[in-house]
Amino acid sequence: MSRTDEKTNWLNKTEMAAWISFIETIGDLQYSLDSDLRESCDMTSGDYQVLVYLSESPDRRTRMCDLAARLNLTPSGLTRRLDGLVKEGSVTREVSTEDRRVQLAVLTPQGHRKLVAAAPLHVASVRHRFIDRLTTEQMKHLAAAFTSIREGLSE
Amino acid sequence: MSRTDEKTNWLNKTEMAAWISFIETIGDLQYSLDSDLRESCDMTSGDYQVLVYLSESPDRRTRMCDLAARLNLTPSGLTRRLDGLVKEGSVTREVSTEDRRVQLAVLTPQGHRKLVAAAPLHVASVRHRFIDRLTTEQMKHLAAAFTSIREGLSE
DNA sequence: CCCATTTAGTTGCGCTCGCAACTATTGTGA
DNA sequence: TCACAATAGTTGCGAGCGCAACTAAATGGG
Repeated sequence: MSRTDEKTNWLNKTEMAAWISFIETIGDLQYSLDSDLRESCDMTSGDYQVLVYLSESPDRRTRMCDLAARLNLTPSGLTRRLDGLVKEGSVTREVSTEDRRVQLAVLTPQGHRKLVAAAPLHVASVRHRFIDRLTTEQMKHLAAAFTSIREGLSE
Repeated sequence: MSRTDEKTNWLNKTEMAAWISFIETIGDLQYSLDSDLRESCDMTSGDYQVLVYLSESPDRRTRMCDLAARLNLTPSGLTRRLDGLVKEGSVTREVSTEDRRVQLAVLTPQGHRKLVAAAPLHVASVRHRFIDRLTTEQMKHLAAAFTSIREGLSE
């Protein structure tokens, strides 16, 4: 991409440095975090997210559609992810008594134990890969920057 | 996840804010960038990366293994991605004359034209979604932070 | 009250990609 | 030189997930 175009506002040095450092890092970071979780807890970060969200919900249960929205999954994606968690016994499905269209995903005691076991290891991984590399100032700057980006994305 | 454990160093408020802002944003950001590229250029960001790297390589060609390393893909993943680019005519395969085990991925004129057409649109998308939301200072902070994280990941 | 519309969730299909097994070629040590 | 190891790439298989089509249940306007 050495071609120049009068009308295109190419990235300058600072912009390019920010963009490249970001885009080249996130893939490796996500891969490392996922590997840590898989090795220490035999679990994907997707499954971890489900268990966390369920554990924080009233009665440790949620409607599928709420879960899907929260995890940025389509309905079909969530159905399949839950299939795996149901099969391993971490989650069960219940039909809602209020609205018989909705399935409630319910965290089982076994699923909760799995989460309680995984959480300290996951936090340690996040520290090791992310938090420990940053100063307090950097964390504050980073939170502000990403909050700004996130707000921009929702137009 | 309200349970406390004497031995676990849970995230404090600043750490949590940095982590959450990051993890909640990157998915949406990547999705937005990918959608932009798909809509404006009928192309995935994976394919875009291949074309960029080939266009920057001597003779617009590279060994498959170099490309795989650069893109963080396994050999099989790269084979399949190249299949798509070959089928649409953006890339061809050539056997290396120096080492007949290696396949060279070669950017075709058509592939180069596709990249030249896509680049300004992709840059505009990156600006719109990312760069424009940040001040120059934020970009510098962000580059420093992610460079630090990236270096930590390679141990 | 009933039929059209909306909403919740599942299923078939296709895409991407990693892993393991395989072939082909090159490098190496006795 | 020759067998064995290392390296490059492809293929079968399976996991994860999005899209479109589908069923079932709730909702709302006439």
